[in-house]
Amino acid sequence: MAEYEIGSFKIELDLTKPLYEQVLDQIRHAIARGEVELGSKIPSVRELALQLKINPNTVMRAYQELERDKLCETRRGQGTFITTSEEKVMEIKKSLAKDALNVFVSSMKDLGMDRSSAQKLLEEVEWE
Amino acid sequence: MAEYEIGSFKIELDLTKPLYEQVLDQIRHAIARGEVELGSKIPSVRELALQLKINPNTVMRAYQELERDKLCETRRGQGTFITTSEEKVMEIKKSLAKDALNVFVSSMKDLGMDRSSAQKLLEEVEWE
Amino acid sequence: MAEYEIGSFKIELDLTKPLYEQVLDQIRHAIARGEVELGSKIPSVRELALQLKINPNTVMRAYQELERDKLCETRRGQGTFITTSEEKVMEIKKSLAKDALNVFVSSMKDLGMDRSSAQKLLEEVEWE
Amino acid sequence: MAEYEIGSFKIELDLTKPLYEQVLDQIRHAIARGEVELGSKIPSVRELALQLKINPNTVMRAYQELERDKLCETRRGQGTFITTSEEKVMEIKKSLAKDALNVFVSSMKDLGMDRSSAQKLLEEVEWE
DNA sequence: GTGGTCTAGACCACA
DNA sequence: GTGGTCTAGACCACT
Repeated sequence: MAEYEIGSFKIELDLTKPLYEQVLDQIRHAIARGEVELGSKIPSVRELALQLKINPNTVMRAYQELERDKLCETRRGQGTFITTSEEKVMEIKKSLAKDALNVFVSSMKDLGMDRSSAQKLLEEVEWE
Repeated sequence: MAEYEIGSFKIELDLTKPLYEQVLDQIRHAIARGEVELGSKIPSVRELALQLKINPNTVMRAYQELERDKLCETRRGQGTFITTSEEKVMEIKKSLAKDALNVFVSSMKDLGMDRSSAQKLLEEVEWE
Repeated sequence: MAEYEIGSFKIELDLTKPLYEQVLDQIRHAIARGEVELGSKIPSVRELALQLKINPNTVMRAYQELERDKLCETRRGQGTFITTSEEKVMEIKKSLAKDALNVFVSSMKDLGMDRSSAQKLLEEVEWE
Repeated sequence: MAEYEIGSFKIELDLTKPLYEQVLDQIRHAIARGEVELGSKIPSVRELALQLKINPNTVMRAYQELERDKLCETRRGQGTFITTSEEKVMEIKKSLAKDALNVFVSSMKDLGMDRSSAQKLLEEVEWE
């Protein structure tokens, strides 16, 4: 487990998921949480790879997915920048929340539990 | 996407997860939901493989994981049987529910949402 | 788990070992413990199979191994009899004890433990 | 019977047990004995398969069981690594010793022997 | 190059 | 007939 503060967001790595997905996820979540300034520059592929001590290909793959989702924009010769679109951020936040909710709900259903059981679990779980 | 009614549980297959894991998961959930009779025989490795049109080794791998979790018992020359332990079933149900809850909660936290936001989402989501 | 009192010895079955081996082992150990009268008749293959609710082939296989070890003798038309040889019994007892000891010692060595560590374990283990 | 020195542990194969179990057992015991450096990389699936002249799947099965027991960690694209947890190693050592002891004790009981007889056997057995 | 999944098919042990 | 082991070889995901 490693932890890094990169530009304005920090990245923790574990071993249970693909690296590129972790990098991707953490940047995405940092944006959704509003922790990175819109329009700001993020580290170059090489720079981030160096700091995380991982392969540049791995970082690149994460950046490419971010770009596909329109969360980043690459400008030739200048670097990679977070989107300036407030809407895009809200959209991604809603989308990530919805995905998580759907996974949870379908798991509950798979276990034959109803909404109120799920609510009870959520009420009782330790949050922080 | 294929769907099968096997003995007392049905199995759907998609392509996003390993086959053996899907078979495993669906049997596990069927047990947790109490849809399979404790102590009952489940289809033989070859039979289920035939019906799902997958390789017997793939089915066996699922069965072996079930056995490791003590959810099944296999008797060479006789077949594979669901555990008779009511406790084991409750245990697995709790464990699966807890896993799902934890994933959900940590996603919510990653998005910077608090418990009440999560509760609101859960309240509003379409359930059935 | 089933338990049966057969002739002069009782047989417990579990599911972790081949059935024939369990039957074999338990008769062999009963002889070694001196719990069966030398020269006495043991149940026929069919009779024991019926009582244990297992396949006669399974019982037969156990009896065949007993005969191979000269612990039993089959007399045509009369049935199967425990050996009358006191020596044979001592021999089998020593042999079984030695086997168990060897397995234990080699396990201890595989773990890099010396004799005194093994002795300590044996001293401290709950016996009854 | 074949014997190999692989990285820092050697592996002997016989024919009385499943191959994957032998590979598994020997690595497990090597870890328990403290003969492999914690955190170190073990041979790749393919490499070990080549040296032992067995199928890669067979090696993988052993590695996967090690991982389930948290004795190894596998990182896709990088290799398989011994756990860094000192505790885990002690735990596995104790567990293996306990298993061996239990087997021995129950065999002794099955033969009608008491603790002191067992101790006598252990005292007299040739150790090295 | 690494590990992971899946297949097809052989052969064995057990009931 | 059942489950269990092993092989050979394909194809995929990740670094």
